[in-house]
Amino acid sequence: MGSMKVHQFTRGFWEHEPSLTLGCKRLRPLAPKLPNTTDTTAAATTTTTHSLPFDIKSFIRPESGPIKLLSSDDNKKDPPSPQSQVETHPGGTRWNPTQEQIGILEMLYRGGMRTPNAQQIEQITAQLSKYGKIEGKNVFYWFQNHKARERQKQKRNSLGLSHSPRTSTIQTISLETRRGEVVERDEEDSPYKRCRRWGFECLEEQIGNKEEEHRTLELFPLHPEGR
Amino acid sequence: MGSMKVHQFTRGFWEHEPSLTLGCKRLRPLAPKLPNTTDTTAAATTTTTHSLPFDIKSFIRPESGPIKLLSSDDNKKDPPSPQSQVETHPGGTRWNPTQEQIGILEMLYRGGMRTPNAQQIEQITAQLSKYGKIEGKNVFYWFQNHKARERQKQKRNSLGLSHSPRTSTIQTISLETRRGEVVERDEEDSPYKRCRRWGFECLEEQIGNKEEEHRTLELFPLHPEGR
DNA sequence: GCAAATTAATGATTTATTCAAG
DNA sequence: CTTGAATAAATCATTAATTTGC
Repeated sequence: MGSMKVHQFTRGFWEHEPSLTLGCKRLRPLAPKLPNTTDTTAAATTTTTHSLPFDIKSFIRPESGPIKLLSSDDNKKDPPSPQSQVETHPGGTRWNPTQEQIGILEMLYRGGMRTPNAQQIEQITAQLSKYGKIEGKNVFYWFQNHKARERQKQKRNSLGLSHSPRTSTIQTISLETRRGEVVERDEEDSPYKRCRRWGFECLEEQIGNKEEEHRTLELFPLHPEGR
Repeated sequence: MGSMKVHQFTRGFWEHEPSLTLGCKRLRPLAPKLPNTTDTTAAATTTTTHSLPFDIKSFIRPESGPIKLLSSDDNKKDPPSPQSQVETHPGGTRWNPTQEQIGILEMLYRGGMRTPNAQQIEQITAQLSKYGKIEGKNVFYWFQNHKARERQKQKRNSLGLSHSPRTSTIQTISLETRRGEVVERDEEDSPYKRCRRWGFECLEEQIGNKEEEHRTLELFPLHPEGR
């Protein structure tokens, strides 16, 4: 209610844009959730490309309903089945890591990795995908969560228990004690390293793509530092 | 380039391990807090993780970050060298939005958009790229920042406005009073819409699931506007 | 033994905070 | 000071081990 005031404005603004194609990557073979972890049924990536007429209504309010791929030009048949459009994956299941994946990730974590950048995430994902379906975001989130929860676990420990017996090193990271808490930042974690996470697109030009074109294939969070 | 090293690692170690699946898919999430340290009983059979031929160093790009792996040697070397997370992009600067871009973004914001998902970001980026160099992350960050700063501006306003000269008793920042807060999300913003940003898969699985009744109680308003 | 209810763990998102470019 | 960029904290949401009742 109240969002319609914009749409005509916007429409006029960039309606001249030709239909842009965006790749809706759907890789959800829906693992049968076998207890057997050596299930290698994944790796079935079906890339379907849709052409969008860029309708601002669906643009602004995706949550009100499925994004309609109303093609202004009915070139292809493509029956716009209302709910089956995205139901290609029954039950959006979240990533369920296998033991091997967890093992590798923990190993990397113990090795000191905390916030991998795009390149690293890509590599890790490539490796872990051998043991099960996984995406880059899973790796990213895993590190985020693991780091945070290790930290909070440690904090809880140090709070519940007495003072940590360490302290030989007067490090004084100047950690800006939040709320007077003694925030013990993980020593292995370098303070505030700004690793770019974003961008696979910049990544590609490093990998071996000479296209300067902005064709964000994998959009999301991951970006290397432009170098 | 560096991927070859990794892949050898993984291959060399895990790939030949079919016995990794020992019936237990995952560590029990409900751990009764075993006092013994051998918590990883499940993976105990394959606890050769520390003897990997895998070289973490090859995995962790030294150029990208200060990530240092603590060697088996637990020396307290403590790397205070920040390593400067920022490599000061040679020519790469941060996104400098043009007037048109800002205009469109603000229009979208006023139209109700708050947290665009991947598709939307992609589309927006495609459009805005006509007016200047831009990436998906810029759009994403813009919405994040704009939303947050609008909110904080509003909050500051409402707090400052209540500054009546006659009665110094403002509404004490009664944090426990939830619900009808004045400075919460603006009315056009759907309460907690769960838009997936990462993948396109879960695009509308959350359409009509359940009533979103989260009331977002910010349990920690206790920092009186630091900075 | 099995399946529904519980519950701890954790994957995935959003929000708050911070850093730093200009 | 403004604001793009990034991380940390908080929170939502789902899964699977455990418990419970039969």
